[in-house]
Amino acid sequence: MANANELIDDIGFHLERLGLSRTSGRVIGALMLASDATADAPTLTEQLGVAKSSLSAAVALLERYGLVQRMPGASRRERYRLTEGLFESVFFSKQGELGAFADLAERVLDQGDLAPEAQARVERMRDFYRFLLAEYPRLLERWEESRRS
Amino acid sequence: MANANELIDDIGFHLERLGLSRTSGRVIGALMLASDATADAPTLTEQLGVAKSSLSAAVALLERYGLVQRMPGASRRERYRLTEGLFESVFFSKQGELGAFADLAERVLDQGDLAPEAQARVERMRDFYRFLLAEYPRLLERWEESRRS
DNA sequence: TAGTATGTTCGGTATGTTCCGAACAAACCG
DNA sequence: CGGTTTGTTCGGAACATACCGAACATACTA
Repeated sequence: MANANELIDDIGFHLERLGLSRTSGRVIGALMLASDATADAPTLTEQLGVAKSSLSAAVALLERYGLVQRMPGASRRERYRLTEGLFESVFFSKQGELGAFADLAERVLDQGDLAPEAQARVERMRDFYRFLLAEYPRLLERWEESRRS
Repeated sequence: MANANELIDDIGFHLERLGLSRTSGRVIGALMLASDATADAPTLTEQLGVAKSSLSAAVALLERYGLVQRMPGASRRERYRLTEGLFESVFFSKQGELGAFADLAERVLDQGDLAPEAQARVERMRDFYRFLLAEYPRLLERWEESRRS
């Protein structure tokens, strides 16, 4: 049985693929393993062995991405909570990227006078991303449904 | 109407999000706009204004990713071709990543003795990625079908 | 109010990545 | 064969980024 730190590092390492820094990923890992999905800053710096400045930057990033929230509280000591449905929101936030690619294709079609073959290629690219964009909500519905059962 | 170079840069810029280098992205862009989706190396270095060493590295990367193929030919001068169905294969190649996340969750469940709430959270993560993994082939089928009409 | 705890900002350092040009290897051509 | 074209490998420069520690600002507490 691995200790918590190894698991946290494992999670953090994998989360780098999503464009997070190592430290941000490890913060997510620590929160994942915490029973109530929360922790405060001093505990995290201690547990992860990072400077508080690094933690501050990491949490700021996670907050911008909507993956972690600051918990309102009376105390000066801040508490952070993992966003509910974290991985779902990470996945479905890629819709923006899909839209960007569809727009890119559209822009190329608008601005360029392409050879017919090239035009067909770009149209197919556009159609594919439009297709995905249309399918994502359906995917989400299906997931919600499968969770209920 | 924008000139081809601007379009290539636009495509290249967006393709960096998929983890490609700028130069690799611009190679894809140039091939996208070429009528037959091919080009040879000297033309590309000239058109993109990069050193041939950079082009060599970029093409090697694209080949490893399966996005570009070397065309068999008699001449020493190599010709590169965009892989058919490029964007589809880019998208569906993410299945590997989904699997990695499912495995990660499984590993955490196996190795850690978690608080019940944490365990539920990790199980949900695992189930979500398994769900996506199962849905992807279905998505592909639907796209194929929608293309036929 | 003085002192302590908490979090952010800033400058410097270490690390990794991308690109270029030079050196090299191999194929083609006169 | 000798010279040229083509592509790869290698070393180094430029750049970006993450992290740390110090300085700072603000809120709590005695």
